[in-house]
Amino acid sequence: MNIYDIAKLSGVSIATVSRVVNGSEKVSEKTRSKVLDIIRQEGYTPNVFAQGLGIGTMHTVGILVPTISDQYMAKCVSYLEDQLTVHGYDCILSCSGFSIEGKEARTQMLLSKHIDALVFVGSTYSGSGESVEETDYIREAAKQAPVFIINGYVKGDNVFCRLCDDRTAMREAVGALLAHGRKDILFLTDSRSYSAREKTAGCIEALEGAGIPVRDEMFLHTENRIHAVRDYLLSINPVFDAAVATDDGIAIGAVKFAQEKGLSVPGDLCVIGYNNSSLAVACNPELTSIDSRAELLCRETIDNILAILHGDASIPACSIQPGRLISRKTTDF
Amino acid sequence: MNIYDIAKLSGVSIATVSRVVNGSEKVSEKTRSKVLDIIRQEGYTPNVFAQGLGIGTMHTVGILVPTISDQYMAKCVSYLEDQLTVHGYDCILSCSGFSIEGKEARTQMLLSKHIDALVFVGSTYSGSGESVEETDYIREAAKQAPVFIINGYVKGDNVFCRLCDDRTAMREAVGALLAHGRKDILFLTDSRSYSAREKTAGCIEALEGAGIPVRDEMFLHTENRIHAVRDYLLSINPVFDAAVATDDGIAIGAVKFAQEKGLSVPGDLCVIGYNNSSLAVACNPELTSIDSRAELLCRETIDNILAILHGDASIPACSIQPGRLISRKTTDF
DNA sequence: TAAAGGAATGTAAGTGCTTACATTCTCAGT
DNA sequence: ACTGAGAATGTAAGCACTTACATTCCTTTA
Repeated sequence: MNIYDIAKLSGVSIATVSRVVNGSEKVSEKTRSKVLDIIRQEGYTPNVFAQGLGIGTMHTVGILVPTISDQYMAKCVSYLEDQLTVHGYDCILSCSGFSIEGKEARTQMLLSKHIDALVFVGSTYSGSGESVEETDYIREAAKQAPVFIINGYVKGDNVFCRLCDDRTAMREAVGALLAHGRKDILFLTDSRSYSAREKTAGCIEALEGAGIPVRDEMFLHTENRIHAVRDYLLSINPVFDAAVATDDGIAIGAVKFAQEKGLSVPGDLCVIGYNNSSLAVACNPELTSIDSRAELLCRETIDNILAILHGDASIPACSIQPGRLISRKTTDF
Repeated sequence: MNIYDIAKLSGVSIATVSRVVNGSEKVSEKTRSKVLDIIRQEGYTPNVFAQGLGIGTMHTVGILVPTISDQYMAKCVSYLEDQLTVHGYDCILSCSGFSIEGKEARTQMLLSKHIDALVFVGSTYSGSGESVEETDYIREAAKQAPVFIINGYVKGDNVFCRLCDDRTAMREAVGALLAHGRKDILFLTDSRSYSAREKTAGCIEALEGAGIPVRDEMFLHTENRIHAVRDYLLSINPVFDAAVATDDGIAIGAVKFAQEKGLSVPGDLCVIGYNNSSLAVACNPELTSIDSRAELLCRETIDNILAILHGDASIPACSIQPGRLISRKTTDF
């Protein structure tokens, strides 16, 4: 069942059928309804390949994410997918893993599908210095389609970053801990992403602002699995009265460590997580966490994608939203 | 940069270039390497639309999921995506929501992309009776591409179901609670999916097996949000000494309820969740949960998809894997 | 050294659509 | 009734591939 069949059955030319299908104005009402009837009756769907061949696009946006088994990423993908669909775009999702090679390969795959835009979620960065060249593939990709990065930073033409101000959020969180009398802060992360670096920087700023010497032992690198974090802490047995983590899962590991050691939370140990996921509220005591505004960033991204695909060129290369501390029971403020 | 350019540059015909690109045997080594050099040098990638137009497929499988903000679904999608990519298939993901209309629309969208196979994850069912007609769209889809359903049941040609034996798992779990002296079981669910029905049936079987009268109040329908469940239970204040839920999030809501009421878990109240997600281990006390074998079902599905796409027709329409109770701290066994 | 036969390569006909341009229709204005 | 303009429709040329079939090129082998 192709456009020729429909044309024949409705007694018009394929051009007219095409016009009807694409909602062109230049068709008489009578013809339109006749063709539409036949189309419905025969259950005809245009062949996307042929359409794509003709016009070079498929009304599709690619979403590239390191993993979807992460609440933050899942939330973003979910929102992006939903809204893009509402606006008539289809999504191709790809989970790249965290390696550069994986990301490059998946980026290629997505580009080969002639997507109209490409969205990276998280974990991508080109900070100052050593890692810039690792993001060249993103600048390459941006030559073929506008690239949006949610919670990552890459500089380049046609590359748009939508960020949460993790540095400030973390500075303020650590500042609050210090202001409430905590002395030994432990910073826990599982990542070397742009966002993790910003958080680290924020923590250091707060420490320095309070005149506290910054020591290496205060910064721990772990997996993002609750029990792995707990066991790691048990094994090194650090002395600390407050912990901040770059993700809720890690923070809960610290809570579990405290419980294992018989420390009270938040009495002996304050804990602050990040991303305000459902884990935070599953935990007991419920976890104070920084909301990194996934939905807000995604909403902005969607608006921008639609604008740029509709020919609006005035999209800011970068925008930053403030994070938000959600106080629960693992802090005394 | 298209196949004609490459042909011209390498001094051969487009047919030969096509053969090289597709790894056909019928090309001399010399020609092959020459063409390959040019292709690499020019950075040529075949146009997927033109390829698709010619051969009618794009080496893509569609994945349809109600939502990805659910750990079970996310785990499945993650695994499917990863393995399919390893085997050279691309994935198109779509989140349909839970409504029939949403699912139908997304199914159409995916089919229009000429996918080689379609995978539904969860929430889909055609049980005995009233809901069969609602799955007609799946049988329609199966005429165009093999359909796999993970944790859902639909009968039809070219429809393959990969299930966890939720009924037995739930019967055994409730049986264990009864065997350990619990008398007032509360069953909590947020869904009317095939799998939720099976779990309900299993619970009823256990109750009947123990000669306990089955009362309506034992079966509660709630949202799947921890606080919503807790608040709901607080509002109706039911009397029970054990709860089983169709998802961990719901079960944790029951734990929170107990804590709010000053009940000890598992002393006064045993709780069993479902899906063994990371929430179970974030919870305190950690949640006993039934592992519904997402990865196993997905692995099987992948094997079957590959087999069927390679022409192997001997795929069983249905297969069932046993669930697995993971004992933690919300039960006394 | 020529004929045969298989390997390598080329030719051209699809594949289903979009769209610029050409043609035909319709009807208001004369 | 006749023009002419604008609306409606049709024609045909891409778009970038795959592949059946035709052709050419080597080897063998007698």
